[in-house]
Amino acid sequence: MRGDPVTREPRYRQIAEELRHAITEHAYGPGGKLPSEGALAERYEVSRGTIRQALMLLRHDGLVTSRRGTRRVVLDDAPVQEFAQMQSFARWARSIGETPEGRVIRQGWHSADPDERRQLRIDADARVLRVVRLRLLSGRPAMLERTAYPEALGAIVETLPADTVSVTEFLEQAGVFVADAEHTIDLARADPQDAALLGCAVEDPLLRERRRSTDPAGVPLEWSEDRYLPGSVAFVVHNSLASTPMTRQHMVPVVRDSG
Amino acid sequence: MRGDPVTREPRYRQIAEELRHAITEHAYGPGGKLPSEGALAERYEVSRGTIRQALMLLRHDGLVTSRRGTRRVVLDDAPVQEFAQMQSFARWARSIGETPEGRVIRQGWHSADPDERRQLRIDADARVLRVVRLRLLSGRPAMLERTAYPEALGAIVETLPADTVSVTEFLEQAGVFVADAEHTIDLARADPQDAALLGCAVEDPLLRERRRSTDPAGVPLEWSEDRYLPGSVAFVVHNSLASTPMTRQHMVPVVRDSG
DNA sequence: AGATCGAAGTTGTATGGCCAACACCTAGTT
DNA sequence: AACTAGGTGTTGGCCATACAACTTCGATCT
Repeated sequence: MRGDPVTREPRYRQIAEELRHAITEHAYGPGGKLPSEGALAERYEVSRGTIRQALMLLRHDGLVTSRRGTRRVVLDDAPVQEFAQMQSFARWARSIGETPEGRVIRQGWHSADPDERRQLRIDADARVLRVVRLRLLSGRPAMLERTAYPEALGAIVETLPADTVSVTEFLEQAGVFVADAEHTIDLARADPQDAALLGCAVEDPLLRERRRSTDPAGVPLEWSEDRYLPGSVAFVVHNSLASTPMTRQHMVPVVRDSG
Repeated sequence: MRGDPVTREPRYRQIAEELRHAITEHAYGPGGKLPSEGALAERYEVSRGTIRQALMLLRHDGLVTSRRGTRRVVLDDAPVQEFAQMQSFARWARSIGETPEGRVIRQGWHSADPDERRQLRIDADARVLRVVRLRLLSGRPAMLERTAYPEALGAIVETLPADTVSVTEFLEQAGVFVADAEHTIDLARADPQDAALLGCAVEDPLLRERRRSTDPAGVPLEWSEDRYLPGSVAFVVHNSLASTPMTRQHMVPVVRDSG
């Protein structure tokens, strides 16, 4: 029963997938107990360490608890999106049954501003490709994306047709992979460009997500500011004692000059 | 009372703390390389496995990359908040040098609505304690919090004075610990109560965070909806191929009636 | 009835080992 | 000069073991 010589997923990931599937299919139910590590190790014919690696994945995704002395408990039934889905607007849109579209509104090379230099970790004289992209869900404007790419990546992105649906998927084919992303979420007001393209009024509130993505080596790939029309999207985050990927950030109130 | 009756931190956590400290003190710099696992194992006189556990923590917090073949690279210099800080408004406020305050606006027992029943995993006939709390930063209103507690926890919370600064810290002393939390972030409009208490206009946009916290056993502890005045807070999330605690959530657009 | 103790079951911490997969550099080849 | 092959260093995957710390539950004792 082999004949499967292709890119083999590590065993612990296969097992995690199976368990994840069982959980989202309500095999245990919220609050239900998983089998013990030992029992799972026997069932899958692997060592306890491999089972632990698999369960650690589910733990970090917030699907199960983990506590000394008792079996693991199912926290949540809901299927968790892959990282790849969070990373790509197009993939996410398709997964919820909508048709994603993208239109380049503006595109051009500029010398990097201080913010871009810090985020993309590039020199003062380096240039970036700035792209403004309108994203649509089944024909309706949903989000406006303003992205800065460093020189090397910009050279690739520049060649894409203006209506490319998924930049991420194209870049993957070119061998560019996103491994990490940091997101800052807050609220912004629509500027005239936002308003014109998203079809709202100037000063209307928008959900803002600023994001820096990096490749597996830790090299910044993009620095982007996305503005979503409210009511169509929410961000869901899980954190725990076992992993703390979420923080609050204080924003110093803007001091109005008094004269 | 002998020498060291306290709970000892595991070795890998101690090592993670030291490395975390070294990173935030810019000992390696963003893009810098960490020593190899073997070198660290020798320095700390532990096995490679222990070092790997320590580095895993930093990996999940988004401080370093992790890639086969090369040494780990520092992704970010910024200090990461503890889970405990994200979980408690008061602790967070103090960590940024502000004085937290809290005032109970309303408090009372109600029979749980369907949403509360699902989130808190309780029966149809169960009651919840609903508490509306205004949170202030150094005297200025910052956030309005509407929380539902299940019966057992409500009985404790109910006894607290109306101006308790940190509910979380009180509960910890009572032996109640939060281990997991799931946050949903989007945008909301101020209702009359929001407006009156936060000092904004009705329909003004607010940053909304809905949160369900659970204890180490996976039992829901609270279901809360927090509304922040914009401009004072942002949420920062890290996710990666190694851990995917963040997802987008689709919200079905509200159909406007056309007549 | 209620409290205490202890055994069984379970996960956490740590060690040690082995090989595979991969990145990176160097030396040699073309 | 450009390309190739190989060697070295490094992390990933997996195994086996041992003991510690903790939860739970039943039995025993008061």
